[in-house]
Amino acid sequence: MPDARSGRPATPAEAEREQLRLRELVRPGPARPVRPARVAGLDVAYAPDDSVLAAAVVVLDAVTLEVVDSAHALGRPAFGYVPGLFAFREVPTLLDALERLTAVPELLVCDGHGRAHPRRFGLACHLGVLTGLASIGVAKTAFVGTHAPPGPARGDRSPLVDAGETVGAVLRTRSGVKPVYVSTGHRVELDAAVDQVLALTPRYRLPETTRQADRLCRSVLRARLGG
DNA sequence: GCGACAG
DNA sequence: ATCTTGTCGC
Repeated sequence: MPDARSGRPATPAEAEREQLRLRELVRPGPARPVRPARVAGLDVAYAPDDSVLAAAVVVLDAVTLEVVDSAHALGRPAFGYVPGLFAFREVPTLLDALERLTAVPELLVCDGHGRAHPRRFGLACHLGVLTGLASIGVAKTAFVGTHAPPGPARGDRSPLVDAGETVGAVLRTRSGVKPVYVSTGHRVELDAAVDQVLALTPRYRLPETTRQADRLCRSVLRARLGG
């Protein structure tokens, strides 16, 4: 049974049930896309022995892409690594970091999938529902679904299809470079998510938000471990 | 049955 | 995710 105090699942079966419960709370995005003023990137770094993890959130001005705020938190992996239940590992610590922000973002850009998940409830959906904020997932590798290779130019995309439904977009953010996997989390439509990712990748393959968060959680972990 | 499997 | 050097190319 779930830990009464934390409400966190203790077994894969419980975690799956929790996903089925929470996924009912996912909401679609507005028909007319809202341009966020501040966009946050989230990422986590693990100690080699998996004993601790550092979560970071970096908020950027959506127009200038300059860092306007950031926060981090240290914690313990809250669950073992199980494909499909990955979010349960880092969500608690990511929420700790989010609570420490001063500047609240309108959109969360998560490092992993959203709807492109076996039960349509990946990390991005999970964080979106728990915070109430709009969210999208940008993953570096595929998890579920099939797709044709997108064209070679930046902006080229092809639908990611799983069990007959489009669950995301395989997007080329840099010409001639391996594409990223974009999927919706909470309160955002896929086309809007793709537009956001393109706006966040003027120079590199991964969104500036993800890059900044990655840099921060790594340095926090390094400082914690000593070195 | 076997292999694959976000981070 | 993490363990890791050099190397090719803009």
